[in-house]
Amino acid sequence: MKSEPEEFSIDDLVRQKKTPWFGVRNYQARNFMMKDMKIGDPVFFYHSSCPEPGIAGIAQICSLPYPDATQFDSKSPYYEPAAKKDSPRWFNVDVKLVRKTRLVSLASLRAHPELADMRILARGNRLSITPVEPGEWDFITGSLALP
DNA sequence: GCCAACGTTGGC
DNA sequence: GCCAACGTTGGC
Repeated sequence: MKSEPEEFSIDDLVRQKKTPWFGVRNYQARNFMMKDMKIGDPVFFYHSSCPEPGIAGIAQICSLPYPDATQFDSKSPYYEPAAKKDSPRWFNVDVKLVRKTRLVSLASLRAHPELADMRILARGNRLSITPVEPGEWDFITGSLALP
């Protein structure tokens, strides 16, 4: 799951322990949260659009999907005028900290042929949430010796 | 700041 | 339903 650290970083999650993953405004990413994520699933917390993009920590899904509150907030950058309380458009899950890790940079992810098929590394990928295959997870947490 | 890639919008 | 125009993402 990607986040811009200037908006919400792994250190913010260390302080808060838990956060709603608000602000997802892409249907594919939303559907990953609504259909594929299960409570207890582990996720990589990825820093994007920053000087050192890469995996910065590990978190865990800790709620079912529920309506994203920011879509109803006219002062929020994530405000969605078309969304109504009785027919929300955007949903989020809650995520809790497992641990902060050393930074596994985007460059180092790309350097490993074992990770060549990772969805997040695909050309032109802009999805803020992408699936990680079990083998990719094991390789990153094991061979890259996180943390 | 640039630009490739992709998603969304809206006229027809 | 098509598709051009536009907006956004995100690495560099």
